[in-house]
Formats: sequence, C-alpha cells, structure tokens
Amino acid sequence: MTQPAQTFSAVSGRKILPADIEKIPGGVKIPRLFSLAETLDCGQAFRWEKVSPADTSCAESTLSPPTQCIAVQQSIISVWQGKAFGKNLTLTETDSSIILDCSPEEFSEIWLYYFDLDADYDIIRERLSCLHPLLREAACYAPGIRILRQEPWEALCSFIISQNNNIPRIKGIINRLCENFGENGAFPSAEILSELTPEDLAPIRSGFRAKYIAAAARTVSSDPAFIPSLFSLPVDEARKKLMTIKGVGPKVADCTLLFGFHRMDCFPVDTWMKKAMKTLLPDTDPAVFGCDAGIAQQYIFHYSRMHPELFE
DNA sequence: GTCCAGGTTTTTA
DNA sequence: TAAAAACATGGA
Repeated sequence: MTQPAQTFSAVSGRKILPADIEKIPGGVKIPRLFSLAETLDCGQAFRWEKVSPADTSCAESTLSPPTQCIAVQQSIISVWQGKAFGKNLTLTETDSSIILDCSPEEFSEIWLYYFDLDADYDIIRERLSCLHPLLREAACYAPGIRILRQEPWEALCSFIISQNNNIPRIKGIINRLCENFGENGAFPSAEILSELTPEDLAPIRSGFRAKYIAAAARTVSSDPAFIPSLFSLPVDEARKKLMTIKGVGPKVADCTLLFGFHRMDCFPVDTWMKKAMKTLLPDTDPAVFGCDAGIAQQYIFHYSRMHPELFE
C-alpha cells in the first residue's frame, strides 16, 4: 500500500517537553506532535470541525491572529475548531507545528492532557509494529493519531448515540443536542438531560436512542460516584457497571472507557473491527495488545475505514 | 423503494 | 441458549 508523496515533514508522536511550548501572539505553538485530521476525524470525537478552505492563502483575513501570524511563513495543512471542558479552541497545523489560540496556562491545564501530549506514541507504535505486520502497516498509515481524553459524560452520551448509526448523522445529532440543551453550545450535563423525557429530546432526532440518553442521564446524575468510580475500578467491573445502563452494551461501554476515561486496555469491537480482525488479523487475540489495545484498535479501525476495498 | 450505519434490546424458536 | 427481528432517522 503506497501513500501519496507528502511535501511536509513526518509527524512525530513523541512526548511533549517544556521547551516545546512556545508563546506567540494570540496563542501557543508546539511542534507537530500529532495530526489534526488523523486525531480529530478518526471517529473518536464528534464535535471537531475542519474550517480551513482548501486554499488558505486566499483567506488569511478570516483566520485567527495566531494563524495569520504564521500563515505568511509556513504552509497551512489544516485549521480545526471545536470545544471541550467549556473552552473553544482553534487549532492550526503547519508542516512543522501546531498552533492553539489559547493562553499558555490554559494549554498546560487543559489541552496538553486533552490531546494526550505527555504520552510517547512513537514508542507505542514501535511496540505494536513488532506484534503483527498488518499492525505495523496500520500504525504507519496514520502515525499522527492520539487518543483524546474527552469528558466522561460526553463520551458516554456520544457513543450511546453512535449505535447503529453513521458518523455524519452522529455529528448532526450531537450538534443539535448541544444547541438545544447545552449552555452556550457546551455539551449538556447529565443533570440537565436527566430532567428531560424522550419526547423532550425529539428536536435532536436521535430516534430510538432518546430513551437511552435519558436513562443514562438519570443514572449518572443520581449517583455522584458513578463517573469517578469508572476511573479506578478494574476494567471488567467498570464495563459491567456501564452496562447496567439500558442502551449500553459492550461496544458502547468500551468506547466510553477508552475515549472518556483513557482506559487504554479497552479494545472496542464494532462492525469494522469484526471485519478487520477476521480478514486482516486472523488468529490474533486482542489480549496480546495489553495496555496498547486502545491505540491499536484506533490504528486498525482508521486503516480499515480508509481501505474498504480490503473487505469486498 | 431498499439498504445501511462505530449496537442493543426484545422477541421468537 | 441462540438466532432473528425491531428499533428511528436520513443519505446513498
């Protein structure tokens, strides 16, 4: 499988260092330690949007100050916008750097952890590459993926919505959920949603999943220890606890634990992963991935989605 | 009109 | 117990 020639330097997934964090007018600049497209559009999060036009050189006036600042010096690969933990963020990726329009304090307190920049993915990728040739292929195909540390309730609710659904529609439902019920477009809390009936949720057009959203909101909001316990319980017990919620099965539970609790030993198996394991990694027990299972899953999932012809 | 989508629950044999 | 069917919605 050959990749198109790339004009920019290869992304490094290494761990961030204090010296990497550079304050620039209107934001923070770091080396290109991940890929925005690979990380934000690989199916783990649903509220990030690519906003840059195809030809950024024609639209500099519409870009944010830190982006304008670097636009003249380097070619922009892509610009993305989104929010988490109640903060808006615009990210600009160039051939050598990523610029975030936030203060150094906000970067260190929120985004450094959200983007998992204190983990060394180069080492993880090397470990996984030794296990299976296909895993090496998949990991090298999208070396810029990182597993986000999303908010637990948002992850749970998002993956309840994801069941038997397609990604564009999942994004639409979540956007309508935030617009209709979130404060200033934030993801609505479990407390807010626990007051709603499935009928109240009709505007988001989530179909049969509305009753599951309401059930999950009631469970989470009625027990203040429910979410915190899932960070520390043994993973099997955490999975079981999530599955006590109606509408949460093994796949939604594993996605919630991986993307909302950073439980990296989880290996969510959906329709793509069933096909991929059968066709590309036969006779491979995901248990061999150990504490790298979560990122292994994401490499395989993304690689499979980008190569549907492998399953025809 | 039919099929399918990052599944789970309910029904049926 | 295991295999179907049902579940809402909307794009292909």
